[in-house]
Amino acid sequence: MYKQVSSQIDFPALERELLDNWQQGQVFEKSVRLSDREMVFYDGPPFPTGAPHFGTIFVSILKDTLARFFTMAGFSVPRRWGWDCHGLPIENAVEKMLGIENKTDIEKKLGVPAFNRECRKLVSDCNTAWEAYVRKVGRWVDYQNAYRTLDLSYMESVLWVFQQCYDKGLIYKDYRVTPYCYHCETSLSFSDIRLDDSTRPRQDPEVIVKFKARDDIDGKPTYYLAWTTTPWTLISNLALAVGADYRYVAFEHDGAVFIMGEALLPKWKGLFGEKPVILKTWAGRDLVDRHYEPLFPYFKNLADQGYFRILAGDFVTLDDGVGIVHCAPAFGEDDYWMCKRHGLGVKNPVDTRGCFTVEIPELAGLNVHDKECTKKILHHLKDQHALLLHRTLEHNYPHCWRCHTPIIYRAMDAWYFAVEKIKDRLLARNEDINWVPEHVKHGRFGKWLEGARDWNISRSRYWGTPIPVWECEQPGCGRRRVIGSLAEMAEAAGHSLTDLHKEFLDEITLTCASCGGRMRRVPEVLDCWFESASMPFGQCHYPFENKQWFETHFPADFIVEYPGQIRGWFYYLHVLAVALLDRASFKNCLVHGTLLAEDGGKISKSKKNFTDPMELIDRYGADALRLYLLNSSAVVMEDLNFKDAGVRDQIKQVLLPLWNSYSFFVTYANLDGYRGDASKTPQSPHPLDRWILAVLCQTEKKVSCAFHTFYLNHSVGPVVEFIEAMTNWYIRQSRARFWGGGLTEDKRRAYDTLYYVLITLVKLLAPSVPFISDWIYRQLTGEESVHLARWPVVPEIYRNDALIEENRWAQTVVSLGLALRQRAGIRVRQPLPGIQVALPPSASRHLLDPQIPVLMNELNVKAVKFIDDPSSLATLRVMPNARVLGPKWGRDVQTIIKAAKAGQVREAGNQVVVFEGTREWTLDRLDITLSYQGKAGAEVLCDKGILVALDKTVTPELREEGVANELNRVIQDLRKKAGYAVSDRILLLIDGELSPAWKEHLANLALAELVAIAPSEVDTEAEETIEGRAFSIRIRKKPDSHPVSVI
RNA sequence: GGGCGUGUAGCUCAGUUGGUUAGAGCGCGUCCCUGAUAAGGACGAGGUCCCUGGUUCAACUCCAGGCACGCCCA
Repeated sequence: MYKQVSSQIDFPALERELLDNWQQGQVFEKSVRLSDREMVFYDGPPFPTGAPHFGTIFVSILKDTLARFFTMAGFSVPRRWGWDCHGLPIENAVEKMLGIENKTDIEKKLGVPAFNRECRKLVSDCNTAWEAYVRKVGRWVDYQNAYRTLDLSYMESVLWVFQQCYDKGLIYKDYRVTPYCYHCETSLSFSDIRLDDSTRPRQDPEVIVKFKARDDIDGKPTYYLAWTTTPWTLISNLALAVGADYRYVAFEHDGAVFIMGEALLPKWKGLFGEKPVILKTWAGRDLVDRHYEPLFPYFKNLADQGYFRILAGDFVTLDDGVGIVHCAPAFGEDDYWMCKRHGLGVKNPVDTRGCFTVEIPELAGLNVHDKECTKKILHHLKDQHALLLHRTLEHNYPHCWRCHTPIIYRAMDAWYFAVEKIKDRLLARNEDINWVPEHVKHGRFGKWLEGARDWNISRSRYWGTPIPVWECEQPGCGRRRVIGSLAEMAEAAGHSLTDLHKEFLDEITLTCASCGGRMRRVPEVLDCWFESASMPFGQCHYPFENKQWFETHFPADFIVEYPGQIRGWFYYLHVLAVALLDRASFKNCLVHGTLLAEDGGKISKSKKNFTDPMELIDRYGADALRLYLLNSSAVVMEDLNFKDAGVRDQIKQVLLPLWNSYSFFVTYANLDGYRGDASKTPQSPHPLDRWILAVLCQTEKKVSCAFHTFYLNHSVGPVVEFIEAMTNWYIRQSRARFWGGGLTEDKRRAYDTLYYVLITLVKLLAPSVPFISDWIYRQLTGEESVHLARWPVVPEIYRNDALIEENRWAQTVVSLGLALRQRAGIRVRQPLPGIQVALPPSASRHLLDPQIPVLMNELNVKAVKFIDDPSSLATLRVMPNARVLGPKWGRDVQTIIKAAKAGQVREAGNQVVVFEGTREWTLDRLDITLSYQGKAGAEVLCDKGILVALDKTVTPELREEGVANELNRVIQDLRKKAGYAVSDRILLLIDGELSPAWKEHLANLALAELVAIAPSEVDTEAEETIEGRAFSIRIRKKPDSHPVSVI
């Protein structure tokens, strides 16, 4: 006996039970041990301080679904969680927790060792939320062995990676302009300032200033104009830049002459009027090397060294400003490179905390973004009559991705990874990667690679893998030593180490091999992206251990993350792997999309514009949530407006029909004592059985293909279609086969088929819908789990496209017949004499012969007649096959189609002639499709070339049968209302005008004995008027009846 | 401003190598059916396939140029 299936199914409760079962049975662990062949998966490490959110759920579902599929497909798929434990996010959280304001506090008050201890404590404390969150969606993943970027072994591998890169000449130190956060007091990489939300609106002063030209025009004071939103950088202005090919004009205004880009003149007509008097125009290149007076006195002495002149820069645009760019090489990247090229140095009077130094006495100690600072600078400009415009501008401005301080660009020493040096290799190896969706390869990712810049990998911070470089302190020596392992470190330090964090490495000093001087470690730690990108090596402590393991576990077969990682983890993984091994580090990469709130806005906890996914799981279950998400194109990098109702729909559309089919099977199998054998494939000559198996075969191919290609969103649709076919065609039509008494040969075949279909179906659903499919599988097979089963391959012998086609025709006929019934107002329960069907002349006339019983049954008619010549009911319609005729007839094909549609057609033997005016075209039968179109007024319906007519005559006999059918419905309804089991025997009273034979028949159908039942004895009763006849029906459960097989 | 993607029914989305009647689910309306079905089915209303050009016998589909939205980048 199968466990009885309750029709009251609580999916969330079922899921909770399964979660416990899986855990107790260690099913996940077993699934990983099933095979020797591995499918390698790399899991991108989140920061443990981040809170799990909707995106976490989504990516978990995708990773889990793929892993479950590949497990079933015969691979072992270890899934090891990872934690990104280092970096600014952690440091920032600790700062906040301890109320630390800046680096001085850390170094002077708390001390680096204590600070790092706090960081370590934080990351080990706050990762429990993730496990419960991720478990609930059914994700199987190994937390216990999670790799952590702070582990000694991991960090040692990172050192090795660094050393390898250094030895290959890919790492260098340089002084240049880099994004800088004066709160964190560290440089950042270009990627950092492009992370989510780091670019946000900010209000800044917008100014136009006048630089006095050394040479006047027309004897009037002459000025170059420049526009900026960072007036504090004007202090360090050392040059101006123009575009060599742009036009510049000098015009008179207020008794002075101004020079700016011609194209931008209209933009400032508010300042200079509609048509200022143009005195002169030049190309930008003609202005080059002209000199001007500095605005501030601090670096005035540089004037005779070639500073304060005009240079040409290709970064100058005419988008905004005035076409002349003021250059402060200390604070602008373009400025820096241009000045460097022209032999101009840098003047940086701003310290690490973003404050002016004593070099600028009037501003010393003021932060560059301080209002007071801006005010003083603007005052000075006003006093000098150098300020032409001052207003406030709101624009997007980059902020530190963790502490949200507006960043500045600042020239300083930093360590760089020479990405540009290996750009060709990065691009070449990108060709080896299968991106899903495909356009990422040469789109987002490819373009990002093409524009790749050298990567600032150093952070002037504490909590991270230290940059393992020791430099000789002796001036002029310049010797460096890069250490790439613990052993080397121990040897150099003279003692062994168990921790590689900054506080331990900084204590180590070495002796310079060149000059005998003292060598100290450089102060910086690595960008945490460098660490997470070292994951393929770090997670297995390569190359210090697991050398062989690594070789079989690199590259990953697949990874899955959100689009932000295109320039994040995906990119850095690629950079390090190509640098070290000249290989891509992953073969397949699925980039999923973004979940938005129902209104299309960003999901926002503060706005509360979405339902917490945990709540949705409590309400509908994780399976429904998974289905909804997997069935959406959010799988392949599209946005999805998430609707709670979408989750609910999955229950109605997929899960309940599946459950009900299972319930149907169990109900009858138990009555017949049938027990399925999962190792067998069914053999049945029954056309319905063969049909559903053919459809199953087709479905399996589609689903398998979807999974293998990583287009998971294509895996659900075919299954939904299959379930629809199974419930509304196969089971509905097979019901009677399961009703008969005893386990006949045909019935057994029906069971065999349905059993096989259900088992296969839940296997196809198992990766996506792991709970319900496992539940059903366990109940039906007694096996431990569907997730330990092999992916089904439905044998090719079941394939039968012709049979599928045949059923499609039949379904069309049924559909038309039902429409005719409805039109005539005759309910389906009323039998009718018959229908007439005309198949399109191009179809074989025997096509539907095997389906005649089906049509009779579905349409409740006594006969199905095929007619060869329906010309009285319909007109012949010729649909030329344009795809074939187009190339044959060229221009004429449009005329042919029109004429054919208009019925200007006659048959000519095996061919068809289409005519229009005096012209005629002879078409091959194979090149056209013939169909029917109902004549106006004829009571017929047509679709897909099939014509159906309905005989609506209701004979007295048919009327009796109709009444009986109606009564049967009433009786069965009563049985159900009374709560009887399907097999309960009952007593029945039918009071009303109906022949005894029909009454007897109805009693048989209802497992009843016809008796008189007193009103006091009834369990349930009903009064019903059918065809004008009054009926009274009473039922009662038969005393001491034993359930029997249903008739 | 540039790159990538998207634009199809009220909503969410499918749509094969271009082929002449553009589909599904939800929602809506009408009707039917019910011993697997907290359901199911049939029918119906609802579409300038974003716009404009081009290529072609033929364009939702290919090309170009716009427009709108999203993401990424300047």
